[in-house]
Amino acid sequence: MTLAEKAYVSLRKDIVEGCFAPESPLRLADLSERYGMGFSPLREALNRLQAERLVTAESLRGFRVSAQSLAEFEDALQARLLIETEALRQSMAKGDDAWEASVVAALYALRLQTRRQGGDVDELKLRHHTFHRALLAACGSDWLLDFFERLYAATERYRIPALLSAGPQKRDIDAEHGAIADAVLARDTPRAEALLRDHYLRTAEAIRSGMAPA
Amino acid sequence: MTLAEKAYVSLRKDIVEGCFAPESPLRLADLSERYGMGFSPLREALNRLQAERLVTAESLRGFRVSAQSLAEFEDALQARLLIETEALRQSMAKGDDAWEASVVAALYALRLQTRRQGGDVDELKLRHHTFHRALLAACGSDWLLDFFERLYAATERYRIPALLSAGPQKRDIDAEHGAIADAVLARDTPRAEALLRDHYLRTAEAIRSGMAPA
DNA sequence: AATTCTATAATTTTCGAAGATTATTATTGT
DNA sequence: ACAATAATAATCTTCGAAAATTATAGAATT
Repeated sequence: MTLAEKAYVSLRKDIVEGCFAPESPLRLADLSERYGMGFSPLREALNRLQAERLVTAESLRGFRVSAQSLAEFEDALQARLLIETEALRQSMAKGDDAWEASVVAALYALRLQTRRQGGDVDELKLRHHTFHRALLAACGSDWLLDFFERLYAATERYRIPALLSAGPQKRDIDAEHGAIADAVLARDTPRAEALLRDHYLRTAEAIRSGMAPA
Repeated sequence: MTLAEKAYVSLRKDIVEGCFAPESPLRLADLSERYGMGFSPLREALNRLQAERLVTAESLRGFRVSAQSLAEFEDALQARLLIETEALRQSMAKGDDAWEASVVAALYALRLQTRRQGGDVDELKLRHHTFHRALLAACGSDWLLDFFERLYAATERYRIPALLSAGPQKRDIDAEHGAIADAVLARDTPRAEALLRDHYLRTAEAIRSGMAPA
């Protein structure tokens, strides 16, 4: 793996996880020290992230972490619902036994981690992402999966602060995931879509309530 | 405008227009001579284009123009229909007078160019793009517009070869655009969607028939 | 003749410095 | 004191060379 690739992975992770505040400048000298590499690989990574809308660039003024706002989040949420319901529909229409098995496996692994007290939160986020991608993986469309990844990263930035300041968890998220998986495996498309939709709308509600109206 | 931005614009244009064959390697020494700049700005542009899926990169083996295939095209087409019908619906629901005026203006400018004998084909492509974007511009979703731009570029690569080898034009494309604009301005959502859909499906048919099944 | 090994060449990737631009501070004048 | 200007510093951008890797060609071996 080249330095530019490492820079991309590290920067992306740190931005999505909120290590840098939104709109804060990403100065090359700082990044160079933080990640232990020269300017070139960092600039390449920043350019990739710019195309993904995680950072913004202004000519001769460098890069910044993209801004966050409630409007931006609502936009990403709506786009997610559009993309994911369609991808889920197609995935359920086309998925084979191996796909079903991967959904079961992802759900199982996710549950193990949610129930593990004091478990690694990074691992939990990874397994959550894996489960949601597994649901859509058989849709057969590279473009839809690409958009899913973009939107997942964009909304993850909002989800994480909400998770950390999570008050009394009124939701049984394991149960929600389980219900979605059940409907998916039963090939009950309308129910699966409705459950997935509810799942996201509830998360959105939690994020809205925990977010200052910017 | 920085050199890296110029490199991005030039490279993107040349790739979309097919100046480089699909899968052909994009060697830095060649590009450096072609565009008259050093490696750094070129690599930055290539990284951005990689994130847009117009080029692919392999560690330590450089960049290539993305491959083309019928399957890829069909995938992009389906994604386009999903994104654009939704964006059109919202645009028609939210668009104000200024938006309507911009649609009329874009259609007018497009017609002028299609009727101009021996006109600049670059200008025609630009106005075509402008018209289709104008239709969606009022949708209010940055994400949907972003996806539209991605998919437009991805499918443009297929459309251009088909246009050049255009046989007897059985279609009256001006009329198709006009009909779409009429339905849009009349706020007849179902009709507008159907017409836009037909418009793309006809273009797709033309491309399929002009393309070796890869 | 085919295969492995070696030497060479071509290419990508990275660094460090120079050039160019923007931001900040100091200075001057009113 | 305030505004405008100049000097300074900080930062981004670009280049050219060095380092690292991959591809190619030729020689040696089986």
